[in-house]
Amino acid sequence: MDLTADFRATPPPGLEEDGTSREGASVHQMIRDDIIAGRLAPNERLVVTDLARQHDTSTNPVREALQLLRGEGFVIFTKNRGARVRPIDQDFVRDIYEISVVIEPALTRWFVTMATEEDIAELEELEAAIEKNAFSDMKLHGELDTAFHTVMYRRHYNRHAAELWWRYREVLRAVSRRYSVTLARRAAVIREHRDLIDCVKTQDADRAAHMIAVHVEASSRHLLEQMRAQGAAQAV
Amino acid sequence: MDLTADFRATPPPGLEEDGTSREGASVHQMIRDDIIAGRLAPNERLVVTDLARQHDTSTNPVREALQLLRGEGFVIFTKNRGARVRPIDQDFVRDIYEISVVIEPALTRWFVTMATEEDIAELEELEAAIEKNAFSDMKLHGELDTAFHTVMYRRHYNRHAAELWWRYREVLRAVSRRYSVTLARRAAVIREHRDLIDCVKTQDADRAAHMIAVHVEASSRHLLEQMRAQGAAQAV
DNA sequence: TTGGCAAAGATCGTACACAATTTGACGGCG
DNA sequence: CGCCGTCAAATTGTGTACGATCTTTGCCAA
Repeated sequence: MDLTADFRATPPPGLEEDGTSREGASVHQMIRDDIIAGRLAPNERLVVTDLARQHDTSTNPVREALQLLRGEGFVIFTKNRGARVRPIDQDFVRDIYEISVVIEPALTRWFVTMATEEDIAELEELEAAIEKNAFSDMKLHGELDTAFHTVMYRRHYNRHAAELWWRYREVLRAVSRRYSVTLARRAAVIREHRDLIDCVKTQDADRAAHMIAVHVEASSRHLLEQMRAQGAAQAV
Repeated sequence: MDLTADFRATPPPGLEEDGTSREGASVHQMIRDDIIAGRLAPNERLVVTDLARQHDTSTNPVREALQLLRGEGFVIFTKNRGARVRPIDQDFVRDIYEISVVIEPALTRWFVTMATEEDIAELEELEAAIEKNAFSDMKLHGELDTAFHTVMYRRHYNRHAAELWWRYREVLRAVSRRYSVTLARRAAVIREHRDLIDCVKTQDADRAAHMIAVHVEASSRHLLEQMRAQGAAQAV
């Protein structure tokens, strides 16, 4: 069966999805996707008139989109010199991973105390789908992995923290998709997920928080290592 | 002597201060200050034409400022229905305190390993100024207390985390200024600061991280208690 | 009282004018 | 001959005014 449609990586409920107009995807979303997907080079100048032509709209929507992206941290403004793309480089990835490492355990600890049987069943379904996919379709894996974590955080009372996590997650998912996963890491991911589910079942909140910290930390090391490797290869 | 001028609560270096134009304070800053100072009521509608008149400018700068504030999380947009003020209520304060509680220890742990003699001297000066002020001028206290933490985080390599902390700090400082500090909390703040400085001196990073977590946690409890008390009083 | 319709108001998109910066060439100077 | 300062034109950021579309509100009639 195809789980893709059922377990899309949708934002946790309560997060107003965008809010600007435009049919389908807003200018804001498209530019942001271009940035985190790497289609816009780091530090590249974002010229409003060009972007307006490109998304065939006027300058005003583009300007507002850029301001929104500034608030979200994806573009950098200099007075009277316009906007530039914030580089999604190793430093940036490391920074947001470090924040995730401290936020996710807190969210997870709460989840363990509030998890229902349905939640656990959903986690196991997702984990089964992840193992079935076996990292063959990286896009699907990213969706499933994100969905796995979303199940845990979607009902957390701290909407602000959940929103923050989601924003970082989107970036990391987009970046991860550009790299392959080592065999060692593949095995580790599955092991860590299973351990985590066990912690939830046995209601061991402390261990679950520790597990998720290890999990995120390991993901960070792996992705940064991949980025470094490719960077070194490009440098030659 | 007057330390106010020397130890202003300035943002950590590297954070581009604003970036939009306008002489002195930008529309963005003014609206944001109005929100976190409570001059704009929670959920109040932000009508662009009104705001444009109020800050005597055109609608376009206001629209961009609102988008920026949306990205920063201070206003909420609904499609074709404009912007509303995000309520800076107990839930919001609790949310950002909870995030601070997990971020600040990480920043502090790094600081302990990197602190210089000058840093420690600066911390002690600030602490002396805080104790000299003795909570008499709440605005000054807020500035000094923020400066105290800024000394620790200003050189951290994770600019993203530092920026996040600073954004939350500005909100909490503005909210705190509206409430008084109990005698018990005054004594505790001074004790916690002194303990923290001791940890830095003795290079005990783990204890310092624990101390700052306790410190932030206690601040959170105190402020939320004050807010709850005033809310109860108003409800009568 | 309620349902619908019309008018008013606000948001969103378009076009345009002004100001600042950048870029290129030109001429003087070493 | 080459380098550097200066100036002007082009490009781009920033602010203003206006029209279209949607929401809201108030009135009127059933």
